[in-house]
Amino acid sequence: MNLALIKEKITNCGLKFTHQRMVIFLALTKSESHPSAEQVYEEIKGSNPSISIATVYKTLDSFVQAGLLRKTIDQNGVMRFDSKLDAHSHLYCKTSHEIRDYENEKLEKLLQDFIESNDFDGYEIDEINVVFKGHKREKTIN
Amino acid sequence: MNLALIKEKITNCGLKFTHQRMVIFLALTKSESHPSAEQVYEEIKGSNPSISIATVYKTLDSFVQAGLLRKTIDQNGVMRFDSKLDAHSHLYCKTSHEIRDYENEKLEKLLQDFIESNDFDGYEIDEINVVFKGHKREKTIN
DNA sequence: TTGAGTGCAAAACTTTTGCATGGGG
DNA sequence: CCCCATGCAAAAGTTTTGCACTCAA
Repeated sequence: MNLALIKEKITNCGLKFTHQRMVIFLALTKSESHPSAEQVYEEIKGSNPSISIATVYKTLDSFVQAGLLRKTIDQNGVMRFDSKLDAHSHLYCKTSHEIRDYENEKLEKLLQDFIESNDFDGYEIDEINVVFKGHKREKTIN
Repeated sequence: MNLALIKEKITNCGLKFTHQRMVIFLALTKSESHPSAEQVYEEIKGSNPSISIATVYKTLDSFVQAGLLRKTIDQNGVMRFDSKLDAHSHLYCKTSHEIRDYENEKLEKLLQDFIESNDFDGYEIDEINVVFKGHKREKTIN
């Protein structure tokens, strides 16, 4: 994603465009692993030594409020951020705590149909979270 | 659930039977709301004033390790415990943070079939988490 | 008797908050 | 210029840990 487009995304939702927001957003779009706030901080502080972890938290929260990112909580209770906005599920490795996207149109359609054709006992469902949990198979050498 | 059965469950998995474990397990089986460690603690300390929150955490963890309970993490990053062990999904109210069981055999079968007939890119899936998130509809007075 | 379980307090860890300073529109 | 955003440090909230004591088997 180019920088002009990122600037547009940030300003379009009423947020001021700052250097910190740029690098944080960039880090998110580049990452495949749904990083935590700490991981974003580690990623960017090399080139932005004065940036504060509090700013990272506040900025990620602003982005989530603005709908630019999604937030989930992993098995360890740590917030993880996802720049992919369309309906998709996740794979979670219980060993490495890595989170990866799992994209399967049939599954998403199945789930959407399920929501539309079922009653949820007084709940207005606006989101569904599906996480397949397990262990990444070691690449066996044999 | 009667007390003898609880004792049996606890001892059967190699754990010593103690008063604390009894009351903690009992609190879990009585609760419908997937309580946090703190909530379990609040629930039981009236009748067990000397019990420690650390014991609650350690005990809940032992039960999870032993397979007597399941653990999930809610939207706030707080550990929540579930004494229901068969496959089921959850409803989460974003307002109250209440977690409720959502039991639907068709859905569970659908998911199981999906896991068995799909590839997960090197992941050995042994668990699936489905959470329907939304808001509990207010009971309208009109 | 003896090692697993408990209770207490301190520590660890993640996230939030308050406030003074800085910078974008 | 005016606020919104930032950085720092302190605080808050949850969970873990270390260690001495207790008690179930």
